[in-house]
Amino acid sequence: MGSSIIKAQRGTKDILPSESFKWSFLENLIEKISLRFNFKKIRTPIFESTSLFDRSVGNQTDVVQKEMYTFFDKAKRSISLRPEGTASVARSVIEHSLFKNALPLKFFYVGTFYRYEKPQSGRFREFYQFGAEIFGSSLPEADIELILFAKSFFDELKIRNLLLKINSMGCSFCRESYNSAVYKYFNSKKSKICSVCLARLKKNPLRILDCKDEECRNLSENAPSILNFLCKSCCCHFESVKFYLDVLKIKYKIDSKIVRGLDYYNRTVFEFVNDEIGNQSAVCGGGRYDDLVEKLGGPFLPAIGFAIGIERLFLIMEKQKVEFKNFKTCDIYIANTSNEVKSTVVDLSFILKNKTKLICEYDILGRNLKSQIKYADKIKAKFVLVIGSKEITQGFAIAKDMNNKKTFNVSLKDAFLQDVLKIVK
RNA sequence: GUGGGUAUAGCUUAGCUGGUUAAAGCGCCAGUUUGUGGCACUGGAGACCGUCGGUUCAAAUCCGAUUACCCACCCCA
Repeated sequence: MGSSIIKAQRGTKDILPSESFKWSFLENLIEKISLRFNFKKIRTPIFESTSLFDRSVGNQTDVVQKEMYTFFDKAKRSISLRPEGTASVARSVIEHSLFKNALPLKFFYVGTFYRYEKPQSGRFREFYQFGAEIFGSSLPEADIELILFAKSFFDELKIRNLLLKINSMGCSFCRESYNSAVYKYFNSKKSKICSVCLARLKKNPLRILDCKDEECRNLSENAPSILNFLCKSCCCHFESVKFYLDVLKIKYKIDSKIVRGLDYYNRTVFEFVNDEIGNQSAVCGGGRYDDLVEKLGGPFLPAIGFAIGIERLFLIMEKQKVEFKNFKTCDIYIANTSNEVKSTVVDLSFILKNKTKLICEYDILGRNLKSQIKYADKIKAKFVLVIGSKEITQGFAIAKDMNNKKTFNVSLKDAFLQDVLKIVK
């Protein structure tokens, strides 16, 4: 292969026919479950004004600061490829005053997202997410509806070993006092934390809780928990969420160290994690963002959402050997014995394509009969119908079942469709 | 952005203590008498060994750089 050929860009990849059926399968399933939970699909543009993400995801976050594909268009507008979905959906809700419709709004989306990161297992520069959002309810029932939606999706796929982790980040009031408590705690142990965390201390002390460094981790064990700093109503909200999960017998683990890196989250945050796929173990992440819509210039509209990383989902499915239904290959292959009958073959196959749902193939490479049948076998055709001038004069041909070699007469006249449909079920 | 590993036909790999036409399996194509596949057999096409540079009489094999891929950190889904 020449070195001058153009390749797919770093962190992106082609989904080839040998894989694409899995994606179609998943997308169909997403539509199906969404319908069941009455979430409606929303499609938003792949690029947005950079300021949308600055103001929602937060201009201090890693996602915005160093991972966005940002560029100026020809009119010198700053544009960014969407790094996540919630901001765009919120923007759309505001722009079209969707909040004036009957609440709640329940939306889902599937699409590509872009982050300029170094690729590794379960992480790409162009990746797919399936996400869902509920707008208009601040009640814990909305949290539950959303978590159940995600869970049903995983259940439908028969995915095992998913752990639901939940936490509450409180509201801006709780968080302020918590932040200073964490700062105080680590500040007093400055000499023990790693150099990265030393930097975090000033910028975002909560991040230290995520550090993988052993010393930091030990210290984090005894760090103050956000859950001890929740105000009364945040505490109530969290208790209700847990209550519902208990009632529904959904197992979960409280993990006060889940700290979502996007600025808009408050109160309930959650993750579904699987420990079989390396270190990108979070296959689904989400949480409440009650203040985002207002912050973007809309009315106060509490909301909650999640996003599922499709590539990571595939990683788990592969590990767990979850099966996909593959597409049908070919129902009937119509072989010819000579050039003179080709037009009949094309004609008959055209009739099948138009009048039935059968998949019908015939030779377009000029192969001899034997090679045609070999090819039919290769593409797993269920039946082969051989047509020659003899068959045309006698008005019928013989179809062979490729699995058991049984043969059937098939009329080449009026009863053609009837005969074919009878043998191919 | 930081670190580690890898880079040979479409795919999976062998060769890598430097030396004639780079090897195998799978896949692909064709054939094994007469109009019928899966098996077996025979043959064929297909890589200039990621790229650039260096060492050498001689490099896929040694050295350097670069790019890409994989993995981990960071962050996230």
